[in-house]
Amino acid sequence: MQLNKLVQFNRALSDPNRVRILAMLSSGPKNGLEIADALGLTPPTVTHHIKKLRDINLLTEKKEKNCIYFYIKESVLMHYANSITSTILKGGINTMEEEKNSLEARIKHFFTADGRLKNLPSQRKKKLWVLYFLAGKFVLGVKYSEKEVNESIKTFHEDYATIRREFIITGIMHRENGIYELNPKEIWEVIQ
Amino acid sequence: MQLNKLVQFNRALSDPNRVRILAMLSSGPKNGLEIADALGLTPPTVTHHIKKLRDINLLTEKKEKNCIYFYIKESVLMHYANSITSTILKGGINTMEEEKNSLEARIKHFFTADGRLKNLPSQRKKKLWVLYFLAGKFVLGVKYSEKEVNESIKTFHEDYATIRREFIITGIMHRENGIYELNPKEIWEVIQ
DNA sequence: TATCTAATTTGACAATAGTCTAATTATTAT
DNA sequence: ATAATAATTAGACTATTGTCAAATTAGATA
Repeated sequence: MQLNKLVQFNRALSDPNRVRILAMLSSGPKNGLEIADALGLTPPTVTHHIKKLRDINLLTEKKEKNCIYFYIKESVLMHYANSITSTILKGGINTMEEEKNSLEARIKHFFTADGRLKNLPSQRKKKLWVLYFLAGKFVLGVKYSEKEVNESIKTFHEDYATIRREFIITGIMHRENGIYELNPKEIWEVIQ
Repeated sequence: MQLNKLVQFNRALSDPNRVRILAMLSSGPKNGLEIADALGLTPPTVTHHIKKLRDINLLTEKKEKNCIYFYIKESVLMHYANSITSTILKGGINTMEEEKNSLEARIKHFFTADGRLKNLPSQRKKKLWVLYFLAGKFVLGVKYSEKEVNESIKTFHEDYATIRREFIITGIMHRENGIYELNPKEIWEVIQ
């Protein structure tokens, strides 16, 4: 995780009411007025807090009639929390500069001359690099059927099922009712 | 962990320079001027930040000539970070009220009528309660020899060695050059 | 269409926080 | 004792933040 994200995450959890909101949501989705009511805040204040939590991807929302129900993304919370120690202690902050070499350069030897993926690396970090690259073939905001996802992956590798599954596991994509969609990059960074 | 502590911890890590300080210290102790220099800050500003980190027990300090060397307490950092998720997700925040019944009431059946400890409970939480109680027999700020610690524990139980060891493991006490001293209660709460 | 209801935006205000300079204290060295 | 070095305190300034009231937008319902 980079310094910026770590600070932003901690800043988000540095207000009692925001932590209370997350705690509330952990027992089920709530809409804005419910939150305002439970915490004795006005709707604008809740909007203000929600914005900060949304900014770091801690929330999903679902519209229902004219209410917006907020859900906590527990996995994102966990990934942030779990990254704190390693980021600070394992020198993750100062070594960040070295990561600047391009993604393509790092993964090119996993591909054949004609651009096919030889095989998905087993080493975690390298596997992620390859997945990030493959994810670049999908467009943010576009919804894909499973078949479309498979087809796209197949242009790189036969075992589309494994890679499609990895997209979900890593948080690069999410699936809802059989429809696949890319997650914004900010999520990947968190999920690593 | 209680809401208050969680917020205070996150607030402490919500400034880039403070996170940088912790990251620096993770590779070894530094004194104030070194920190100021490395971060391009003035000494007063470093003092300001150090104070916040010290307030939540994230630092130890050691005087050497007329410098103060700051050390990061990695275990405390880890305990805080590891508590975030469980505190927020496992309902740890709303259930806090129930813990209000007194320590003595909770542990009295581990003691005989004449006040001796029957045995140290094996269940984590109960063991901690007993240890907290026994710790109450020592005075904050007073340094004790190992022998003194043993004697004091022996008035409650024969196996002073185990209990003395537990004092260290749990963070209730710390030892330096064979001298034992109680940690302030704030540490216990963190270490749990 | 008109009317609710829910959420957001805007603007204001007080409180807090990060930073600095200048002055002070405390410790070590001359 | 005096000078030097390191850390803290005090005070000031600006930027940020949490909060609210009022106005606005967006959806659903009548």
